[in-house]
Amino acid sequence: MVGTPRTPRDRWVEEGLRALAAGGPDAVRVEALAKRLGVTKGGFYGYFADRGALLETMLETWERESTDEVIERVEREGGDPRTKIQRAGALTFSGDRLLPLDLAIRDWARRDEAVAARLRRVDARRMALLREMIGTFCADPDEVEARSLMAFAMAIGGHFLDLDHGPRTKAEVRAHAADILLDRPRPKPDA
Amino acid sequence: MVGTPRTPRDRWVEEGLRALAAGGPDAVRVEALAKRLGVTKGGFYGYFADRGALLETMLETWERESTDEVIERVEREGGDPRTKIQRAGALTFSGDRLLPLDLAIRDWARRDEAVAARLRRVDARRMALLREMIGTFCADPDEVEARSLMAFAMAIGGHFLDLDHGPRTKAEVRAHAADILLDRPRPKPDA
DNA sequence: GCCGTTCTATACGGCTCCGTACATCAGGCA
DNA sequence: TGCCTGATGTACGGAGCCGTATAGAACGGC
Repeated sequence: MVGTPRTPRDRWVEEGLRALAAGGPDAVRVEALAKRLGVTKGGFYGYFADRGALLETMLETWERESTDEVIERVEREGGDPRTKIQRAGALTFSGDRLLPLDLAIRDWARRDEAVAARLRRVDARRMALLREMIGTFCADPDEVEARSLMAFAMAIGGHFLDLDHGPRTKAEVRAHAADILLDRPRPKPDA
Repeated sequence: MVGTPRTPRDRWVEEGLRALAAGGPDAVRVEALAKRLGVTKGGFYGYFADRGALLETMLETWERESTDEVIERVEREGGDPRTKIQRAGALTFSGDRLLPLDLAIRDWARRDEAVAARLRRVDARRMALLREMIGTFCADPDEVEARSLMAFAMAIGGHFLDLDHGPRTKAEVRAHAADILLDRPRPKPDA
């Protein structure tokens, strides 16, 4: 028996996810990954039947990381509902890893039903968390649903947008939006 | 002089936009477009220097269609501010043409700075319209900004999401969200 | 009918990628 | 030492694509 392979299976998955995040599914190419790993594709087909098998494994890895691991961590760290929402959002949609991955997979899902099905599963779990948290301070179920949707859309849409808010920073505007969605006290001089 | 060519320049652009909407920029391939047009790529290089020139023309076409034409039409048809917002949204994000195009370009912009710059221009014009309309019934400029952002994020994010709202339809939940954002009367039994 | 212009078909070289076949190399073990 | 096993390197055939070159077809003007 030989020790740990120079390029174990996980490194292919990891590099594949990086390529997916950066360039979409079309950018996940066996020979290109091999090059980035400083290797030829010789070993690849020992781990995966073909390119499709790698994509499948990548999706499984992503699904686990962005649901179980996030939810488990949010529950473990505790806090009040509004804090939990924002921490879940931060874990999923901040950082350089999960956010671009999420956006890339979201676009990919538009043209691949298998990916779309997996994304629906993931989003359903995230949405359930939002409903539960928002439901603790909002009684009307219809409104819980609407606010949860808006919060989710803000988390996603906000990263597909790059707007100029003039004197305000993005963070300030987003914080203000969060206050409205989470029904936090703030002066409301509407009409 | 010869009459109208069998495959004029515009048809290449049109088919290119279709391919972009359906499969992203990597799907815009000269030979594939030719096949879909029932033609070989023979004539293509008479209109465009190369594939890049087609992509550039496609973006220009999209920019014009999704700003000038939409805004012009919204202004022409008139209506109160809330109606205008919703009509602009409907023109841009409904139908089979502009919506998938917008989403595809939005994803493309994540990895191509030239595309990103163009998208910023387009989004800035849309955002200006939102601010102006929301400003008519909301006095606090910070809140106008936050609500405008949320409305925009809903328009975008809503189409990258496919959530199950249980007994409610998507349209109902979205309508409820619009009522909150546009500050329309509706029972609000929070806390 | 003939000409020139314009669009199109065909053929080509070069590139990149996939997946397979086979050679090579390294380390554990007798 | 020399064998065995599994990861890796190398080479290949096939496919799709880009951009170019060149020939042919369609059409208006004469």
